[in-house]
Amino acid sequence: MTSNVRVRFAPSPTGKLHIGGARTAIYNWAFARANGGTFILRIDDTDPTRSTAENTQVILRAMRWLGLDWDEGPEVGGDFGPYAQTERLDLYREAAERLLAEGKAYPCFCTPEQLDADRKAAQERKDPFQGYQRRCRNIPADEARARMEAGEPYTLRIKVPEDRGDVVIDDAVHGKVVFDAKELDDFVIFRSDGTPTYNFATVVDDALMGITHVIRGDDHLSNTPRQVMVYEALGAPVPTFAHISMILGADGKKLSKRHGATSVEEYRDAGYLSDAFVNYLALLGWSLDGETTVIPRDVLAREFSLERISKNPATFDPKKLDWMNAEYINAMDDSTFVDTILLPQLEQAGCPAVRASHTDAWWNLLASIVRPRTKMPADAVSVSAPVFATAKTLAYDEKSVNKGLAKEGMGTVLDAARVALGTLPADEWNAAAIDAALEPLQDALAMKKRLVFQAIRVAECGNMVSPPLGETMQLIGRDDCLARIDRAREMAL
RNA sequence: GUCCCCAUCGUCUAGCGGUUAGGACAUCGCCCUUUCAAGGCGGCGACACGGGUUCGAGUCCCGUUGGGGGCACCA
Repeated sequence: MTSNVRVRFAPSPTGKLHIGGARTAIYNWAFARANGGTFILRIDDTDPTRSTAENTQVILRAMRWLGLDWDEGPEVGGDFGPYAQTERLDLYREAAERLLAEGKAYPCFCTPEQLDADRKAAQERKDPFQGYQRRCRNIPADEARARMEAGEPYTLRIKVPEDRGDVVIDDAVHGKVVFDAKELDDFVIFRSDGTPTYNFATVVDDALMGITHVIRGDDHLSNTPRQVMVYEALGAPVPTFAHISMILGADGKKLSKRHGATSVEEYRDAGYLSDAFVNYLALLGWSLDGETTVIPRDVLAREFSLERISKNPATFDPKKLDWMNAEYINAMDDSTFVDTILLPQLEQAGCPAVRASHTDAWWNLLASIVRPRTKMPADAVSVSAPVFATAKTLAYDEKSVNKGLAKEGMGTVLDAARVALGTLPADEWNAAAIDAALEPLQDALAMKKRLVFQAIRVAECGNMVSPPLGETMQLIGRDDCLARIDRAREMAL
């Protein structure tokens, strides 16, 4: 199903892809997908001093990691290219020349100093309008041409119609927003160095690319009437705008470095799942029904709608992101968890274990006890550490030993456990049988169950905290379990 | 200075004139339990303030306060 909906995400490659940008990208992508439309990626690199090719690559990589596939744009092409603004300079020039020829734009010869002085003067006389004073608006055409040809530096300014009246933006999330055109100045559309300004280039691109819905940050709302002036001068249809609120840090201020990680790649590197990250970000300012929180990307791509975007600025909550991440991890089936979390993490941690070193059943059992204890992928390594250690290499936590093992009577516990477990034949070495063998010890020794198991736990896992003992011991294997008890016996009293 | 936006639990939100103001995260308690998780159950917790409109306002209007953004030859 295709429709005429065309949306774009147009990041500036002046840095990495930020959380806010990522959410804007997600909304654009989801809106396109939900409406059978086209999602376009465009690189807005009109600021050559701050844009780099490297940043562009970082952004593309982040987009791919987020799973936001674009239908037109860098690397995939499309019928409306090129998709980088620096490659579209001729298009902007053409558009500007047309506007100039039609009298909808005019050259301005004011120097920055002149402009500055005007602004100061406006401030001093408390003029409510402090924008451009339109000094060059009425220079006769032939005089203007002569000065241009004489090589006098000039910028091109848009001519805001005198009688334009109210500019009404019918925003998809804010409703009608009204601006008085009198507050708009004749802003610069082309700099004296021959490059277009953002407000001009963006509109030319959006018009040429047939963008139907502009979904972008709130910070552009005040610029929108200016852009509408350009659409109107160009004679192009004005798209539907949807201005989404910004993402704030915990202190209510705009999210920035001092709030911690702000770029998508930092979250990827920290181990967050793409699906969970997208889900969390989508929920930051949008809701499906106010109840559902786990919304897989396919549901998002089907159900996303502009009407359910919230107007409030949202505070980024890392805790909820963590919860979401754990939620996605916990929802994995055993083998998926093994393949996408456990094995990669083990490899990264330098653990020699590979898929082939154990049976599928063994891995699945391990997954079933490790997964609910895994909030972040890296946790899988520490949680399963006792399983991958041996009686020789197992590290004993000093505190745990002191508290659970090196106490009066614990030697007796280990001796009894050693005997009970020793009677279990190798082919009956499973969690249920191990638990059953250990169960009678508390009565036989007249000790608290808690203490009995604590001693065995420390002996087997080196720590008072571990996954369930029976399963863990099954995974460790009979011989090594017995060897661990022998080794621990020396530490017990 | 001026223009614009925003305002429901600590956080994300549902609500689109009549609700015991719902859900999620966080937090606290209980249950489960050999530890830690996971899971289950429950508690705490919000309509910024002041005026209107209306039989009735979280919901509509105005103002105040508080946040945020724009007003560049940045994007």
